Amino acid sequence: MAVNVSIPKGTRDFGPLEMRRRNYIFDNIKEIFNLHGYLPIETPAMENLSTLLGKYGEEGDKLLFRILNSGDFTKEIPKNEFTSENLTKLSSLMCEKGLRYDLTVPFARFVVQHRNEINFPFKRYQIQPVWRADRPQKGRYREFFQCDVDVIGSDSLFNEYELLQIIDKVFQKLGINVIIKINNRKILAGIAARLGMSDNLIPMTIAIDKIEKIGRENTKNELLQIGIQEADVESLLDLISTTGSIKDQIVFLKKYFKDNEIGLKGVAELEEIISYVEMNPIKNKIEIDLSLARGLNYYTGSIIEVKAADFQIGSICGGGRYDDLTGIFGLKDVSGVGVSFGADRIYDVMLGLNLFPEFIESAVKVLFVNFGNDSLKTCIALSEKLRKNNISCEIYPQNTKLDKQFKYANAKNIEYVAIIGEYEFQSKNLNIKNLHTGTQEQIPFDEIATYFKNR
RNA sequence: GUGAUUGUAGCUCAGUUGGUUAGAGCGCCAGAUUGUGGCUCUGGAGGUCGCGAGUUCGAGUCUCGUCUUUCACCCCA
Repeated sequence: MAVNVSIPKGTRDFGPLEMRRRNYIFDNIKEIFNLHGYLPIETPAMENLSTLLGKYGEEGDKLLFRILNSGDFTKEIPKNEFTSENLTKLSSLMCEKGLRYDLTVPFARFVVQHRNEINFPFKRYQIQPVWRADRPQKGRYREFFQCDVDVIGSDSLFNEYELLQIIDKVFQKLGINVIIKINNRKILAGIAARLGMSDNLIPMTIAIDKIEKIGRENTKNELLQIGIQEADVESLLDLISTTGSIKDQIVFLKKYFKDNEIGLKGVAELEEIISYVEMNPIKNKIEIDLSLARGLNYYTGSIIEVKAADFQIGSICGGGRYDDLTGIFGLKDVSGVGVSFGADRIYDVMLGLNLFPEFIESAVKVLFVNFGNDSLKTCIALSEKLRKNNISCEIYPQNTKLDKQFKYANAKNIEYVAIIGEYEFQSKNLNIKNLHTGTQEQIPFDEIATYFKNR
């Protein structure tokens, strides 16, 4: 037996069937992106660490994969500094590059670096893997794919509306019923301000974001720990749990924020987005969820998150607006908004709900049995004829027992086997067997393309 | 990073208080069937029991370490 081989923790191989399913997801997503005028870009797997560090918080820095410098990576380090006490400093001396952690920060770098070539507003999509040195668990990998779609250089809320349309269309196309949740950071900031908790906005949002997962009581405890008064906590929890129609919620929030400028701004933004949606309603359910916060610190306006309605798995798409993402790279006042589709989780949902179409199972329509010699020549000619008509087919590469060739077709889920043996060669008819039904037919050689055209 | 958990054939898993040569199902290969797959029957190949140390007359089984799997927390898609 061969030596034991394996792949790193949290990474995966994808076999042919898995790849066909994944490509089905990617192809559908790309198609919708293209229809809305978004253009593809790619960035390198590795970035300079200076680009990545400090963008995802302290926690994020720890989860970055770092790439050891080539050659003598110790040469910059004074001998007496080789201690585990200053790992941060050591690693910055030994590593200049790291694997990208998401697609948004590299995109910001891309925009700043190429600002003179870019036609703003810039609508781009990017489908690539990202890496996080997290400990793997359910639905969490160290290497996974993100499908980002962003528009940068336009602060119009029409962009938010368009992203909602894209989300709606993608999930309709894939057959997944979803609930689209929207909220606004400014509303959360307004709430924090009313509670006198503006300095604790981030911890507060992280806490209320968990209410659905850990329940009201646990959320209450976390909020109390932040230092919010008990009476305020109760009213906050009531507030974020409000349901009702979107219209009612907006009316209520306007009253709630009477004199609070930032809060009112947030409500006005929500209202504007909803007014666009009313011009061309989306099919999936959309709701305002005030408990929606999302972790990433760079969001400043709209926040969007999508959950599967019929499958328990966390969010399968999410994003929001960031007013100053490129600011950290020296390009001020460029607003962007975007969402990211979680391909790996979408895959799990579709597999769980059996939503992949049947054609994905079989990649090849016809297998020509190999009898060698003259028969093979005919097979080559006929197979090319099929391919010209866009029908996928293949010829078994060797003349072996029929049994073996049929088993190959069966295992590969090929629907038809074309047989040209001695009898068929003489009569110029090929014998076509349907492996699903077991029936066989004799077809003249020159009718092969028409025969398969609509099957 | 914290706390659990898993590891035996290609895959899914049995394996008794520690006791001869470690098993099953599925898959694979061959034959029954040299022009027909799936179904059936017969036979066969395939194992450093994750790795390393220890206890013991004797370890798949017990102890420790290490790696790996899965799960929860933190955080996140």
